[in-house]
This record gives sequence, structure tokens and C-alpha cells, in this order.
Amino acid sequence: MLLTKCNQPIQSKVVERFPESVPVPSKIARCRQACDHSSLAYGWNDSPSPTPFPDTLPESFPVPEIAPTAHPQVVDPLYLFACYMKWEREEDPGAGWELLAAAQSCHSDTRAHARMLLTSSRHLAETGSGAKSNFPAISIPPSPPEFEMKAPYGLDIIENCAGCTHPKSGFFCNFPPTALQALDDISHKSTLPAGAILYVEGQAPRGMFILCSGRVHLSTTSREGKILILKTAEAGEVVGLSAAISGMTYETTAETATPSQLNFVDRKHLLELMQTYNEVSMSTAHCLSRDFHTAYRDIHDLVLTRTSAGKLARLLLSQSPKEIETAEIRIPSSMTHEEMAHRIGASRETVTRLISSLKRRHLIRLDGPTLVIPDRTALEALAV
Amino acid sequence: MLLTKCNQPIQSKVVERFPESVPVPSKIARCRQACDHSSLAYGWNDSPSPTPFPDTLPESFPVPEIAPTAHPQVVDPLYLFACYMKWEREEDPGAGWELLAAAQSCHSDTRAHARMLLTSSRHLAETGSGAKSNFPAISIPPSPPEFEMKAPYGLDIIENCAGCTHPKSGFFCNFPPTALQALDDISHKSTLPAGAILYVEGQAPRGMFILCSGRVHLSTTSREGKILILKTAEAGEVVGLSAAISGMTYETTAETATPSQLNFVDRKHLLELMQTYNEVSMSTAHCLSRDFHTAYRDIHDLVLTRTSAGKLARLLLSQSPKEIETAEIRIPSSMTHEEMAHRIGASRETVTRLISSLKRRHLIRLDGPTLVIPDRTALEALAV
DNA sequence: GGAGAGCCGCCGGGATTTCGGCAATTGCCG
DNA sequence: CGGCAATTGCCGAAATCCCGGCGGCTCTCC
Repeated sequence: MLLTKCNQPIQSKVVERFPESVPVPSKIARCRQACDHSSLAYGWNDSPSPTPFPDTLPESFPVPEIAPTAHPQVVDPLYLFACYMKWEREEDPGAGWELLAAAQSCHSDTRAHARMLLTSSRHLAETGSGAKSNFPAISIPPSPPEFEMKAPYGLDIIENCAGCTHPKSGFFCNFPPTALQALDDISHKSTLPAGAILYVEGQAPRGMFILCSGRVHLSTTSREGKILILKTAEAGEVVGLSAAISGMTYETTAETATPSQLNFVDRKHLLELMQTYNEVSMSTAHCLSRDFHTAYRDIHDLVLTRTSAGKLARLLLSQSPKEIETAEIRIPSSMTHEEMAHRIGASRETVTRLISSLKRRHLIRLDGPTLVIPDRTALEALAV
Repeated sequence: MLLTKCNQPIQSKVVERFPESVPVPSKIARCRQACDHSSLAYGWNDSPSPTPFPDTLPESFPVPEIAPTAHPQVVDPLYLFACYMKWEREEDPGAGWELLAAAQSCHSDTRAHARMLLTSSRHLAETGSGAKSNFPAISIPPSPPEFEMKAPYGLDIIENCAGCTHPKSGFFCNFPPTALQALDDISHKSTLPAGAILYVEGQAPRGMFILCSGRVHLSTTSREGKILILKTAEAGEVVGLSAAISGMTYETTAETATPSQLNFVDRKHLLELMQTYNEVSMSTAHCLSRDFHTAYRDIHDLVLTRTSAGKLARLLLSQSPKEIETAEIRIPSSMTHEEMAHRIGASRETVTRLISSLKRRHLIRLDGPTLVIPDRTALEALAV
């Protein structure tokens, strides 16, 4: 089954790719993702052992290089900047990888710096489709060795789109058989663990991803490193569609929250498919308009709600299933306070304060791992 | 030429449509739009003189009834609520009109209340396409008598899409001649003064509008009456496209900021056009993806910028033309502080305070009606 | 079982914003 | 030119939120 939290028990060997000539300041810190402690020493040993390429990725999947795992350390901003300069000036893909790895860091500062640098990078911002960037389109932590390659991450693999029976696949893929076959031909399926970065905010679009299973966080980062999680795409939805269509840079960063099966469609092929099959164009327009709607509702909620309490109440309510009108609503609380803070654009501190305030006022209750809302209307009154 | 401010010198006779049986509390206040003073007495006289229907509106334009002008008075919320109840329960279109008129009020409180009621109205929220609502799709202040009908509001009328030579029409209307002709056949052109409401947030979508000339504000309102102007559509852009495609409610309120020429396309016809002409689907997808991009950038800026100073600086910079790299940037300051506040989601007070602070620090200067930015980079440094 | 790391709770200080109101200024119109 | 209303400038008080840090708790891993 899918794991709901990011700190899944994926255990991996830390394999570093490292531009040797760059000075290496380093601070040591442990990460949520458990790592091999033997490699947690000062500095990074540039062991040349390559990460084995996961068999589940087809050859044609746009992954020119294998991504290293996220560095669990807090990385010095100066080092990141050095990597950035090296990549910009010397076209060193290793330095680029370093940045991308840091963008996955569990430390907000490191993540923020890396993402800021990535956003301003000319490699990612270049809009030319013909420019052959020697940079990977996707970043993948190494596959956990304890899973078999045939059924990685415990997912049920969907072999092809024609046979896909996902109940929510109607969002995008409800095409007639011919179009579905064409989609199958141009798309590349892959299975990724949690924490893989599909694309980074500000990057020139390569294509879009159909999320067959799993969940993907779409987030954006301010220059100060503040993170806002805008949306979590569920199975059956598509990510990166807007940028793939418009050709403008990706407006968010997409990162798998759970092990996910994805179906990548190259931008050029997608546009061709839209040209050929009108149904694809129509479906695209529908998907975009739906996303647009939720985006504007998010703006409404995030900007116009004066207090964070209202936003938090709204977030809690949005997590709860709407159909159930029982007295109590139970939600498996899979979010940390920090994640909630990222979702409502507040600080972790504020969320903690508000949660305890809600508890004191008996508006919410914690029954072990599940969050209980005794009175939905009371919370709704808070969400002005 | 087009006027840039809402307080255009449209002078009009106040003509009221008024549900007689509703109690009428009234407060008198003057409005930006100059009105015939003779009718500004206590209460509203329900003079039965109907507003002359503007000749420029084709018969087929979806305006079942003529809208009254915006009431310049501050309207008692209780009265608005009474109208709301009357409309909801007794299907009285007059009461509905009253609400719509109040939604155009220049008084923020009145506007807020009316919009809130409109949003929660079942008439507008109903999604059934077959339900025959006896409510107008569009609200039009009466045409100013001093303009000739043939060239209203001083606009150059675009007769048909095929002959349209608008330089920026490529956004949506760059279709092959056959599709353009089909669009011409199903669309209804109209010319509206400033302040006309095209649709209201929460309303079931009727169709979309191609903005041939003029400007349209897209805004959203919180329950407390706080207004956020999300976007100002310029000539050549389309408004309401997303809702028309998805069939979900309009996510914003659209109101003409200047006299505008619009081209209305019914939802059903639009979908048919998309079915028939693949170019229309493609263009729709492109438009939506571009709007989506800007929407996400807006979220980024509005939510992640900590201080209002940063948002204000960003707003000022976004107003200035980017190409010019001269020492000084001159912007005709057509926005009041309140409008700026609505654009960045802050209060008028904060904007005033920040503007004077910027003046003190010599980051901006006022040369009569134009705003001067002596140093662009300094302001950019503020917009973190 | 021990250690480490992440998460949660909390505190005070400081900065920012809003609220409500009031006065001065400006611009428009008669 | 005078009146009116919109706009702007300003003030104090109150509320809210962020910053930075500290310590305890729990969970996992060794």
C-alpha cells in the first residue's frame, strides 16, 4: 500500500557525485531519510561507485543521468553557489546534480537556496527547445534494495494505458482507443519512490506527467526559502500540463510524496497528439480549466482569509471527506505541523499555536494518530 | 480614447427598478460616478420610466432585462438581505437586479454585502444548464445620453472577427478563416460602459467573453467584503473562458474598468466550436495555460511575500514597462491607494503608509499625476 | 537498551498590519 | 469661485504573526 508520509522506510546507501574542484565546506546534520552512517563523515567522499540504474525505467525515459540521493546534510550556501557557478560557466552536469540533490534536502534552508539557484539558472530557464541541455529532466533517489525490481515500491504496475482501469482515470485519459494507443506509443511509464523531483520551478518545460498512482506535491518557494505547497495531485491527475502547453517555465516544483507510477509525455509529442486528436485537446482544456478553478479558489482562501486560524480550519475541513455527515469526523493525521504550515503559508510555530488553541477549545481532538473533529460547523464558523 | 480610471465622465439619469413591497431603509451618499442630483433624495422614487435599451446591443445578446445604474447610495445591508430573500423565495427578478446593482456600488461595504449574497444565491450557483433562470447574464449601466449610439463611449467598433486587425488578437482569435467565420456566427458583439458586471463570482457559467477593446477587472470577494483584484484583462484577452469550459462556477467577478467592446460566446456554442475546429481547442488550451501560469505566479507573489511593502513594490514594478531601461520610469498613476490595496490584498491604510514611506526614502516621486521611479533596482531590492 | 533525529510545545520580543476615526487636500461640477 | 465628495495623511490601540531558541517526547536504528 501507499505510504502517506514522506519518511518512508526507504533505506539507501549514500552515493555521491561530486565536482572535485569545488571547495567543500560542510556541516553535518541528519536527515529524515535514514542514510548509511558510514558515509556521514566530514566532507563528502567522492566514491566513484555509480548508482545502479533502476530496471523499472524504460530506456526512453528522459533520464540522461542517474540522480544521487538527497544529501542529508545541511549544505553550505556558499558551496551551493559554487556549484551553481560551476554549472553555469563550465557546463558541469555534476554540479547541476548537486544543486538538484540539495533541492530535495530535508533542511529548509538548503532546499531554499538550491531552489533559488535552480530557478535563476539559465540552464533551466532557457526556453529554446533545440538547446541540448546536458541536464537530467528528473531526479530519482536510488531504488531501495529490499524491493524486487519487478514490483517496485509495492505498487501495482499499470502496463499500458489501454488496459488502465483506474477509477479516476477519466480526468485526462478517457480517450477513444485510437488516441489511447497513440498516447501509449509516445508516453514513457516509470515508477518512482517518494521524494523524486519531477521538475523544478522555473525550469523550461519538457513535458507533462500523468500520475497513474501515488501522490505528487506541487510547491513553490520564495527567495527566502519559504515553501508553499499549492496542491497535491492524486492518482489520475496530470502534473506539468500547463507548462507543457504554454511553453512557459514550470510554475511549481513537483515532487513525489509517495511511491508513484508516472507516465511521461514529451512536450512535442503532446502537442502533436493534440493536433491529431481533438479529444486530447478537449481533455486538456478541461483539465486546465479545472486546475484553474482550484487555483483561483486557493488564491481566494489564502489571500483573503485574514487570520491563519481561518486558513488552518479550512485546511482541516478540506482534508475531511465531505459526504460523511456524522457527528464526528476522523482524519488520519498524516501531516506534520510543518507541512500544514507550508500549505497555508504560515510558520510552523503559528500552526502549533493554533492547533493547541483548537484543542483547548475542544474543536479538535487527537485520538492517537487520528484527528477528530467533533463539530464540523464550529470549525466552519472559524474558517470565515 | 479609452479612459484609464473608473470615474469617467459618464453622466446619467438615475433610473431605479425597485421591488415596492420591500422595506426601504436608505442612507444618502454621493458616488464617484456623477449622477443627476435631482433624483438624489431620501429613499428611491420608483419612477416607472424604463432605461432605453442601448442600440448597440444585438437582440441576441444575453440580456433579458435592462440593468439599472449602480445605486450611488450606501445601501443598508438589511435591505440587501431582504432583496436576497425576496429573490430566492419569490423569484422576483427585480430584487435580483437590486442585488446586482448594489454589487456595482462604489461603497465597499455595500459592494461586499451584495457580492456575498450573490455568491450564496441559489439562482447563480445552480449548475443546471436547463434551468431557465429569469435573471440577466449581464448588468449594464444605462448608456450616457451625450454619446451617439453609433459610436458609443468613443470606441472604434470592430464589426466582425474576420476583419479584426487588433494587434494583440493573436491571444485567442488567430483562427483560420473558416473557424473565424464560425466564431462570428455564434458570437454576439456588444459595447459596454465602464462598471458593467459581466458575471459574478459563484455564478453558473453562461459563456465567455472576448475582450475586443477596453479593460476588465477580475476580482474576488471574501465574506467580510475584502476585495482582491486578481487580474485586469486587456484588449485581445478572453474572460470567463475557464468557467465556460469546465462548467464550474465563475471563480471571479468580471467588471469592465473602461468602456469596452466585448464578444460574447455562449458556452454550448463554444464547446461545439471546439469540437468542430481543433484550432479552437488548441487556442483555448493555450489561453488557459497562460492564465494558469500567471495565476500561480500571483499566488507565489501574494502569499510568499511576507511584507506588504514587497507586494507593493512588485505591483509598482509590474505597472512599469519592462523594456525601458532609462534612469527614470514614469507611470501615469491611475490607481487610487484603495485600488492598489485591493490588488495586493492589503488595507488602504497600509498602502498609504507604505507610499509615503517610499516617498520619504526617495524611492518614488510624484510629478503631478505621474508616478516616477528614479531607481528601478532599489525598488526591485524591496520586492524580495 | 542507548543514541540520535525529528517533531511538538512554548516563551518573549519584535515587527507588521489592521481598525476606527478624523482632518487636510484635491478635483470636479455647478 | 464655492461646495461637495473622494482621496489622502495620520494617530493610537489592538491584534496577529514571525523569529529564534530551548527542552521534552517519541520513534527508529544500531
